Amino acid sequence: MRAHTGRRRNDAAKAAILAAATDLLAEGQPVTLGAIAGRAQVGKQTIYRWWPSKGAVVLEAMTERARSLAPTASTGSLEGDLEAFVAATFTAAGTPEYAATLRGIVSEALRDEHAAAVLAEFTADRREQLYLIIERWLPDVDADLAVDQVYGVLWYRILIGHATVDDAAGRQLAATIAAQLRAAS
Amino acid sequence: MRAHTGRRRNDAAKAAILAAATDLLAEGQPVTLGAIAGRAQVGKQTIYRWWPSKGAVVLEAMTERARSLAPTASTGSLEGDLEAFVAATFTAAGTPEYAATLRGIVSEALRDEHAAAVLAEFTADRREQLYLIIERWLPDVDADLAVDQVYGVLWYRILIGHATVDDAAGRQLAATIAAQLRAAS
DNA sequence: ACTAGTCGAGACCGATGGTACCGTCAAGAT
DNA sequence: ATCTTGACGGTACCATCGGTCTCGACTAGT
Repeated sequence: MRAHTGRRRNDAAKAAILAAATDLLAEGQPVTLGAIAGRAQVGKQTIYRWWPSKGAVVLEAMTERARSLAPTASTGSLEGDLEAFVAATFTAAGTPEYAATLRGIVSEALRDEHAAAVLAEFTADRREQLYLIIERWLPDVDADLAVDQVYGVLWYRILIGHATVDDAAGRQLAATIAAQLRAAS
Repeated sequence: MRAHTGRRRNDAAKAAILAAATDLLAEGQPVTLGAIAGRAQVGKQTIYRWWPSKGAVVLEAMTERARSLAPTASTGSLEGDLEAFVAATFTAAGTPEYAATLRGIVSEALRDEHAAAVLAEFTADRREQLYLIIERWLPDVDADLAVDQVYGVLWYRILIGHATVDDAAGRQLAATIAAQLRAAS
């Protein structure tokens, strides 16, 4: 077994693929393998050297972007922290491009097991962040259901599209959940 | 302009197509046009005489089945009615076959605008039923957010698969939502 | 120099959603 | 009774998509 020989993988290629995928998602264009490879100036085989399936590519592209938003600075109260986090999340997720992206992610995850695994990991990470905020103020309360209520409303509204996902909705929901958690503690 | 001539449409064909689609969904097999047409002993063209796209077929098939569950008999209190309805909904939706069906529905809706329209109509109908239960006891409260919390948790958990959707979860959620509505009224 | 392994590019494959066309069949119009 | 209209089952066909295979070019370690 040799250590390693041959040409090394090009990180620039990986970055270009992810950038192409995010661009297509943001523009609402159909995210096909050919489109990604073409826009990234990359061979399709190169994509499969880095990811096991198309869904995995798309999900990693979006996960990378989504992780950036996570205001965890404390405002001095459970209510304040919760409102800040949920409102910021709703505001970001409610933009048309972002909502379209999230819908695309679910669409991929429902058809590709690799993508489903990445989506599960991504959502687990987001729930964990919210859970940490709650735990900071109410360490002994069972927050699983409350956390699912927050992200449930978010995803449900984005997928169905019957109600708005914006700052106001986030604040209202945060206040409701905070009161619910207070009552349960 | 003549009134109408020619052979009439065969409702048996429509029923056979819907039955084939539901069967495939329930069995977890890939729901392709060819599979539907083959199992229903029907030409593909006949499917397109009744529906505009594949997604619309699948959604109508599932909508038909889902509408059947709707216990609206009153138990004597908001808490009781809510618990009965939500628990029954969670129990039904949490079965593996049904959950797979719901995931399939979303998958279709995300790729087909006709299917999306049917899904929007279907979910609106379900929300309306829950809304009516709440309105019976608290006619003046704004229940939109509470309703979305219930169905949000349901869909979110089914799509991500990180937590169970069963009778116990439904009861816990119903109790929480009932308390929240009481506090808001 | 040699070798192994990545690179972009494109041909290729199987499956899928959807359309076109066929001969057949049923029912209202004449 | 015959004609006309349009749905029927079946099948060939098309474009597109995810994914695989192959190719010559390139590059870094042996």
